[in-house]
Amino acid sequence: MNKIPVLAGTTPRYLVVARSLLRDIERGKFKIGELLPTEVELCKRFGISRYTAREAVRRLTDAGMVSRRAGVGTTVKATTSPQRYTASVSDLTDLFAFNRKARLHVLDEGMVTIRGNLATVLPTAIGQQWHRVEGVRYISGRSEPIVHVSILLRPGYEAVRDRIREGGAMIYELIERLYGERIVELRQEITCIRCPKAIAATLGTKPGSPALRVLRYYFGADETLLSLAISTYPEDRFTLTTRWRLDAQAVTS
Amino acid sequence: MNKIPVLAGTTPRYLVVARSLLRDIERGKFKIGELLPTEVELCKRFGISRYTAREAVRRLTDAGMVSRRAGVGTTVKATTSPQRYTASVSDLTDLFAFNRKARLHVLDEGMVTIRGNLATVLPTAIGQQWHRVEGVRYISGRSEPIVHVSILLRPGYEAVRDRIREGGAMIYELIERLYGERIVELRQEITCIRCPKAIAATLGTKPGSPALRVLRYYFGADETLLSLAISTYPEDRFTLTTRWRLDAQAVTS
DNA sequence: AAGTGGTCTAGACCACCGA
DNA sequence: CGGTGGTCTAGACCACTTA
Repeated sequence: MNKIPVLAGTTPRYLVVARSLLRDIERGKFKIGELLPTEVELCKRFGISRYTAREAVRRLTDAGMVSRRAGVGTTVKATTSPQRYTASVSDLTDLFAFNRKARLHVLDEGMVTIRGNLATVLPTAIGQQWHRVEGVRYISGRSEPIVHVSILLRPGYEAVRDRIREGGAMIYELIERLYGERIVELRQEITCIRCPKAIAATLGTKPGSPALRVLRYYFGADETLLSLAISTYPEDRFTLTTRWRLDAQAVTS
Repeated sequence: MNKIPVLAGTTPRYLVVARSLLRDIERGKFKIGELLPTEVELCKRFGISRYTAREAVRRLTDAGMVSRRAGVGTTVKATTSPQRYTASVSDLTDLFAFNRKARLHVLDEGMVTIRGNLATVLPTAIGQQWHRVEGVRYISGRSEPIVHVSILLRPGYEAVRDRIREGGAMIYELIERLYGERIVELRQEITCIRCPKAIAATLGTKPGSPALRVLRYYFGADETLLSLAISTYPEDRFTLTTRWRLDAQAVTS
C-alpha cells in the first residue's frame, strides 16, 4: 500500500496526489490523448477517498491539462500547464488611448458602397452598402482633436448612426444597447501611415506626416462582423499602452 | 423548510443554490464587503449537505464575485460577474509582427549611461550604466529588415548581451534561460514617430518617414525592470494584430 | 451490463480568526 | 472560546459511454 500519512506536513493530500499526477504527465508516463487512472483507481492507489481524488484531478482540470467525461474517463490534453501572457480590459474604451469622456464631433455621414480602398479592409463586404460616419474626437483640455475616426456599420444598424451625434457613447456600446448584440470579439490592427490630406485637414496636421492607423473590427455572436472603425492618430498626441501579465496557472497550490 | 426536491429537472442542486445567491447579490441583498450566509446556514436554509453548499459557493468564488477566509466567512467582492475582454498569447513572440525565425543582425553594442532621451523612457534608471545592443531583424524572403531594435539590459546581464549574436533567440528568452528570471509582465507602448536619420539608414528608408515606435518593458518578479526594447518599424512592413475576446465568466453553468 | 465521472449525504477533524 | 471555511471519509444514486 502507498498510503499517504494524514496531513503530510501541512500539505493537503489532494495536492500531494495532484503533484504526483502532474509529474507523471510531465515525464511522459501519460501522453496526450491517453487516459489518467480512474477515480476509483486513485482511491486505491493512494489510500484516499473519492472526494480527495476528485479534488486532485480538479486541479489539473482547472489548469486545462485534462478533460473529463462521464462514461469515458480523464483524458490528457496538455503535458504542461499552459503558460500564457494575457492582457485584459473591463471596458473596450481602455484600448483607445483616451477616456470615455472624449467627445465625438461628426463631420459627415451617409451610405457607402464597399469597393476600392474599403474593399481591401472589408473584403467580406464587397459590393454591400454600409453606413459610414466620419468625425474627430476631442479630449478635455485640448483644442486639437486627438483622433480622426471613420466608422463603418453593417446594413441594418441605422439607429446606431442616428444616435452617434448625441454624445460621448462609443459605437460598440450603442450596438449593444440598441440591438442587444454583444460584442464578443475585437480584432485590432495597428500600422503606420502618412496622414492623408483630407484627414490631416481635420486634425490640423500636415499631409504626409506620420500617423497611426488603427483598424478595429467588431464581431458579434457567430463571428458576424458588425462594425469597422478606422482611426487615425497623429504623431505625438497619444500612446497606446498594453500590459501583458503571465498567468500563474499553478496546478499545485 | 425550503427543501429543494431531489434533482429539480436535471439541474444540480448546487447550481440552484448558486443562482439563488447570485440573484441575491445582484439585487443588492448582499452588498460589497458584506458576508454571505455561512455554509452551515446554507445547509439549513436549503436543506442540503455541506458538500452541495460548498460547491454552490465555489461557483461564485471561481467567478471572482466572493472571497472566502477561514474564521471570517464569505465576503462579497463584486455584485456582477466581471465582464472582461482579454487577449492572450502563449508566447510573447506573437506580439512582434514577425515569427521567431527572424534573424537579429547586431550592428553595435556596449554600455550606455541612462540620461538624455533615454532618461525619458527609463526614468527609474537615470545615471545607471546599462547594456545596449542595437540591430535589425530580417525575416525570411525579404531583403530589407523589418525592424530596428535597440535593446537595453539592466546591469548584471552581460551573458544575455554576449549570447544575442548567436541566433534567433529573443532577448526575454535568454534572460529566462540564462538567469532563471521569469518575465512576469510586459508593458508595451506604441506611438508613431518620424524615423530618425541613423535608424532610417539601417532600415533603408528615408529619414523622417513614418515609423512605428514600440517600447517594450520587461519586468521580472517584484516588478523589477529587466530590459527595455525599443523597436522601430518602418511603414508598410508590418501590422500589429491583437484579438480581444469577451470571457464568458458564467457563474451558473 | 459494467464502469466512468457527476452529484449528494452525513458525518468528522483541523487551522484560522475574532471576541 | 466558538464559529468560520478547509480538508477528508465512507458511503450512495445517477447519467453517460462503451462494449
